[in-house]
Amino acid sequence: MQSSQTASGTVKKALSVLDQVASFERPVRLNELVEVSPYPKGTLYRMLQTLRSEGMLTYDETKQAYSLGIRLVRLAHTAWTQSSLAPTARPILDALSKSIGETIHLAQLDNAQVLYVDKRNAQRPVEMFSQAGKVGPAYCTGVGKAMLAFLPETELQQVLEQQSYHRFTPHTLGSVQELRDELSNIRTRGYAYDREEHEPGIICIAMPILTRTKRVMGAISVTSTTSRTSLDQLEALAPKMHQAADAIAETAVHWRFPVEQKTKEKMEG
Amino acid sequence: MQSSQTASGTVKKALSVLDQVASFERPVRLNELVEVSPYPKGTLYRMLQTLRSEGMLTYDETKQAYSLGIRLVRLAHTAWTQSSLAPTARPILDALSKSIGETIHLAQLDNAQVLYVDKRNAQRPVEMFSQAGKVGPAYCTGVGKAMLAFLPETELQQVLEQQSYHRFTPHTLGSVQELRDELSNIRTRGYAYDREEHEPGIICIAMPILTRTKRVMGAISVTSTTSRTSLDQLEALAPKMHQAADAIAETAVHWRFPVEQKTKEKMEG
DNA sequence: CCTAATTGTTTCAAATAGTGAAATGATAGT
DNA sequence: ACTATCATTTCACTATTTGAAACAATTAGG
Repeated sequence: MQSSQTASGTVKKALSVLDQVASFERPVRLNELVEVSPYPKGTLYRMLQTLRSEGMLTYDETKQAYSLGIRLVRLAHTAWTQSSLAPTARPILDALSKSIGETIHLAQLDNAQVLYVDKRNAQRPVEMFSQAGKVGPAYCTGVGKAMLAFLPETELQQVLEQQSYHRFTPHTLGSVQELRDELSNIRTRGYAYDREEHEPGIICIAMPILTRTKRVMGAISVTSTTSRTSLDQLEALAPKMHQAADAIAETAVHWRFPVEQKTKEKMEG
Repeated sequence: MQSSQTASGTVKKALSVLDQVASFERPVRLNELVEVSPYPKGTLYRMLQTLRSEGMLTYDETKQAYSLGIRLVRLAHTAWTQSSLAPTARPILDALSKSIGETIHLAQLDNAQVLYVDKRNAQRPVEMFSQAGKVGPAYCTGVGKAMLAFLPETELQQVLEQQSYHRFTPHTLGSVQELRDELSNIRTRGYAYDREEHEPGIICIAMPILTRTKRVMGAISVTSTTSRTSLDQLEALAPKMHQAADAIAETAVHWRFPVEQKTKEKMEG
């Protein structure tokens, strides 16, 4: 599962070290890293120093431990603004949230995983990276299935192979075949459900965000609990969600492909 | 103020390219990059390929343009969780927000700039561009000045030199001497004001977050507009903010220096 | 206070990965 | 079809990275 074994290039290597540090989800010491890293101590040490001096890692002197640095947060803000649907979708999500009043997620596919890029909580206001930035499995979440269903076969094939199937609940789809059947249903229905497939008691309805040419851009979902709501009740939200999804796609296309900008004027020193 | 000129190491170089891409704040083409980059085309090209294949950049084929990739968002989520005050401060900010009802920011210093790591909106939201991950100047924002005021002289000196002083409004402090005087006042007063120094009509009161040993961890601020509130009214919030700042510092120290974890169990293949 | 053990840091010749000027493709405009 | 503009590849040259092992610093135990 490691994508970092054959790290030939230096940059690749550095990023794999970053990932390694991230995977600990707590400050980590050099020797701990050595044990799980394919690189020898000296190499790792120098790499950590470089990353640290670049602000990609922070170093806690008293504990002699490295964590991911806040320079990443800064970069991610730009990434989030540039490459995610979140900024364009924001007003639309706000409106949807107001109208529906349940927890809403906006997700995109990132490397066979679901990446949540925005969220509206039932009550609380905007939480940025608290939820945005989180990843989850594609095959057993509403947003994940909604996106998979509309992926071209070749891409779908790849993504399905990369899933590490795990039975989170009794309702989790256990085989690729089951999943494919489900995806087929989703395609005809137009949207997906999560019937407690990821977490017990949690259900959701998820609507893909598609361009006019049916390319998958992302998905939105409305989540609730079995104790509060039934799937039928959620289904009633489908039209509103469909409308929101279309609006997001529409806005995003205009935003990402604005009228040809004249870049005639070169900026000279 | 490029910090990337003397990029000797490959990693350093790669990161400077990332920054370069980020600075455009829109998808950017190779040739545009060439014009502002110290590296020749071939080198840049290969670097972009590497970064792209690593998911740090996304590439829009139709426009032949690079943007920051969503892998950054994923990494940043961990960084935000690990290295920012935001997660620990969250409940405290929530409470403060509820009690005050104005826009609240939580910021930290990142490389001589102010980095906003969390935010609570006012009930009637003030239209302002500031979100988690956003950066701003340290010398003319409330949170910035609050932190600078309690920096040790050596560090302060460095940071002051790195500011690129710009007169955003008629109230912006224009010289290092003015700023130093202001910082001195802040030190005795215990907190900082922003008197429309960054944006016209926007004022704020900012409280530093200090450890018991007076090391600067960050700052919180309450923002309002001149049309709604006066500085005197904001000043009334100082005690509450002080309390919150102390609470955050307290919690953070406990959180960042937890009791020694046993890591005895090695994970073996 | 000393010794042993652990972890962090530096060294240096060898190996490799990165460089960049210039040639080659690809594409859009006239 | 011709030209201009940009992206991509080439290749001899160079500088950076490598990693085993020595060294230093810190911690734990007696």
